[in-house]
Amino acid sequence: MATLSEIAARAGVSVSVASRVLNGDPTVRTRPETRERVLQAARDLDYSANYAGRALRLARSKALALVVPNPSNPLFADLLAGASDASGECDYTLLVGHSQHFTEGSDVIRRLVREGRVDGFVLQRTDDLTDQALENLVANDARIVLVASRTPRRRGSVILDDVAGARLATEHLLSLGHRRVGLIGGVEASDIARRREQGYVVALRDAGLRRRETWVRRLGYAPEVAAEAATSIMSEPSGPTALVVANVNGAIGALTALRQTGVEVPGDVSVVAIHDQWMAAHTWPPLTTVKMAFYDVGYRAVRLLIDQLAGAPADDIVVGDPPPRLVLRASTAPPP
Amino acid sequence: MATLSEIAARAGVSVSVASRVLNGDPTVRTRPETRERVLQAARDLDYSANYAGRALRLARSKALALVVPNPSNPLFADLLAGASDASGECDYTLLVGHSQHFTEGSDVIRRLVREGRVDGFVLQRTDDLTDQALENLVANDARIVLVASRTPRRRGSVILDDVAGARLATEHLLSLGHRRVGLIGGVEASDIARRREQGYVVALRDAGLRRRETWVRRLGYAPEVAAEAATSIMSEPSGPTALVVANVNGAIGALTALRQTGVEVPGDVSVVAIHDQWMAAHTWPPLTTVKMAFYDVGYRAVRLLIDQLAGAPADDIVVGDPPPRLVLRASTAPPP
DNA sequence: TTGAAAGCGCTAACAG
DNA sequence: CTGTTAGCGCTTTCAA
Repeated sequence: MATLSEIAARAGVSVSVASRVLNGDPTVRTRPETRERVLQAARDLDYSANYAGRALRLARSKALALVVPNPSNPLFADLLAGASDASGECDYTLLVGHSQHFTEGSDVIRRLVREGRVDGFVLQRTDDLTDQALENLVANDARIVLVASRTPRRRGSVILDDVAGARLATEHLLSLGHRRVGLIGGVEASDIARRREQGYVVALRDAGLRRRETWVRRLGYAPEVAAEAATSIMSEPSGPTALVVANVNGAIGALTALRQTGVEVPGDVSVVAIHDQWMAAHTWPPLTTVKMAFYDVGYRAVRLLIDQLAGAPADDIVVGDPPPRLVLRASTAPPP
Repeated sequence: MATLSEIAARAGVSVSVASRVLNGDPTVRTRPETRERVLQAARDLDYSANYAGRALRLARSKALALVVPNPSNPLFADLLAGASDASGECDYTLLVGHSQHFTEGSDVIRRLVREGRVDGFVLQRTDDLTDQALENLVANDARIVLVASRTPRRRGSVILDDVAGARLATEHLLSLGHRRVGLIGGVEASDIARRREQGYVVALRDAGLRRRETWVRRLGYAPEVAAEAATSIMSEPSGPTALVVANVNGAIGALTALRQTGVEVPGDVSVVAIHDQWMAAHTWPPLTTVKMAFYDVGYRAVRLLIDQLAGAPADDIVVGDPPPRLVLRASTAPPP
């Protein structure tokens, strides 16, 4: 691995000139031929700047971490792609982290930043990461942007227009003629879950309807949990004819539970989910969803983080463009 | 962020003593009280060793990259967990990389190692990464271990017992009474796909049967592609009564295609897939699979890589323990 | 237009 | 048992 001084020697210049040329330092004025000699030497020796040397000198690593509860969730494919593209454009390296158990996870995170391996984080909170734990992280000098989650003390976040998404899902059901629409939502503690419920409520209200507590469950997004919620709602004496499920993975679980309990979809009950992923086309029936622009969340979160590293103030963004889009498949139909 | 010299000053010792105590250098012999003073100072100042300084000095980063075609594939959850556990145990940081387009991807990889950001890679080849491209990577000083893929010039790999897995899947079908068993396999260029086909052939042979080319497709693991293969096989004049699908994601696609063409599973045809993932329990019918120990692949790959970094010779491992295990769900039944 | 030199934080060889 | 010191590769101020 060639070093800078080898390049300099080969080009017959000092290391400082070599450094400035290779970094495209705009304030430097070198003779074109000197410049060319340096460039040529770098090419000849296939030079890459040593990362540790640079990081040590500059006291920043030019690396960012994207930390999500479970990177193998297909939903994150888009988020990752967006974050990755943005990082690349800004010449940052993106590391993907994971934190099954967040209490332990946060320590890994803390280390990552304290040791200087990364300059900042894009983090998706899990519902069990308390505001306090988050504050501790931030207090620890961590530059951080939250995605698909927020904290009361706003300090950088990018979320989707969950209200619009849930509203669109609900309106779709309403337009099909449903009047008894239930909600399988996220946990109450979640800001995002509350926003989705709000969209649901707004759509109902605009149709002259009201939320009915017996048709609402707030247990979370895990497939098994949503499955339980679906079974429970449908066993109500007079249950809904349609269900908004606040997350596509939950909806997949719900579909299975409904079938197992002999409830036909969409014959007996229609189901629409928020968020889209490839599996939704392979459930039975294929699942109608509201696709949200997760790519853009990843992209903008990284840009925001980099801006903040450069001194910009923390900002809280709601990505409303492109807007949520209905992906019509076969799990919704007019009421029986 | 406290530095080593701050710790040393606070403890009233030199940096070298502080360094050695903090690193648990076994050759150092310090007075217990000196030692304790250093430890206390580190606690007081909440010290973490700066990563760049250490990496520069030691010329290694103590970081590893796990690079897979698409980290959001649920199949990789186990692989990641295993790799992550092994890294943690050895005090390495694990970075997850991704490479949608490998030709570009390999450049990212090259940079990662050339810049010294990571000491080595655990890499899953995509089928379109040529042996030559791989050699280039390795030639570039990259310490690398392949997972779920290999290269003719063996230089470190960990794979599953694909032969046993495919054999188990096929035998399950055979034991149900099927005599006409087809295969939806991977692409021919893939070593792993060949091994799975071999398991299939061995099981057939042991039952006195022979592979029949009209019942075999070798198009790859993508859901759409396997879907096409399924439709095509079942439209053969006298088609099989059972199908081994060499990958669970492909099987999910196949199930959808079969249903769309009016083929009943398992009524008309049984389906068993290799590998397991949560979604398999949520297809219709729930998919019978052969679960393979992907966790162990991740775990052993990282250990192997770390051993190699320490000078051990490259090794090629087949993980046969725990053995493949049949997960019986509802997509298989006796032939019609 | 170019070069010399300091120093980022750390480890380890060597000296006391 | 502990301290001094060189130097990893890089950027940048300052001087020429």
